[in-house]
Amino acid sequence: MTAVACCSPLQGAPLSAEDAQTLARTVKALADPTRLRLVSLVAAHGGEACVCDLTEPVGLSQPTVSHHLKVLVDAGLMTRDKRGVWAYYALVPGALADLARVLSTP
Amino acid sequence: MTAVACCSPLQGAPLSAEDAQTLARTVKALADPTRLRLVSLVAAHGGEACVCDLTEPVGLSQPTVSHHLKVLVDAGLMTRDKRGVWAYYALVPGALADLARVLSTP
DNA sequence: CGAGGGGATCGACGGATGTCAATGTCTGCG
DNA sequence: CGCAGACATTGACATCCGTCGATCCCCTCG
Repeated sequence: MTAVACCSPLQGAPLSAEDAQTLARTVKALADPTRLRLVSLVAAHGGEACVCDLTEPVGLSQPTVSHHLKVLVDAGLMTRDKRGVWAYYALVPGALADLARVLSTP
Repeated sequence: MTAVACCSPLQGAPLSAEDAQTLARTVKALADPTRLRLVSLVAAHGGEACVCDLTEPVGLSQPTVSHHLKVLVDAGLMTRDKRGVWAYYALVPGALADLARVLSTP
């Protein structure tokens, strides 16, 4: 639901239990090979793709793909835009970069 | 066991099923609030800590902490160095940065 | 050598998770 | 209106995962 926890250095001060849980929820959304492929496919598809574009490349059923996309949307990593019959999924612009910055603060 | 898959852009070309599985194994190691706290605690402890330093802050049993640390070591994110009676865990220098770079290639 | 302590491993259990088939919902078209 | 297609939701099932108590290993010190 919420975007990436954009204020936790991870290195530096120890994470509180709450911050750890929040950050883990985002990381968990990416901790699945299918969801990583979906992110990669959407990015390579011009930043936007509908479910019908993704079902065949990942080789899973349509409900399963739909479920994974929902997980990514709930984690704040993707957006869903329903236009007509199709639902277009797109990456949230800074989300992955924010997460990356939280993981490795130099 | 192996370090972070340091050659997958994630954005750009679509991930293969094998690359996705490899990357997911690393991300999965961080997809737990306890393990995120352990990484954070070790980093804040001067980059090195023994199990006895970590058990009390996370509030879990010693076997559980030991299990989580093993997961992090197996993922290539930490190293284990047994000196005398104590086992010192430390972050692998570039591991988190490598992972962050894979997640958000500009 | 025997005792003590730090840590790893084992076995078990409950909850979370990925997957699919079946079904429901909504949109556009004839 | 009625049908077909694109997605979402539900229910069920198998599996994985985090956690703990009990136990085992190994090092150090009397």
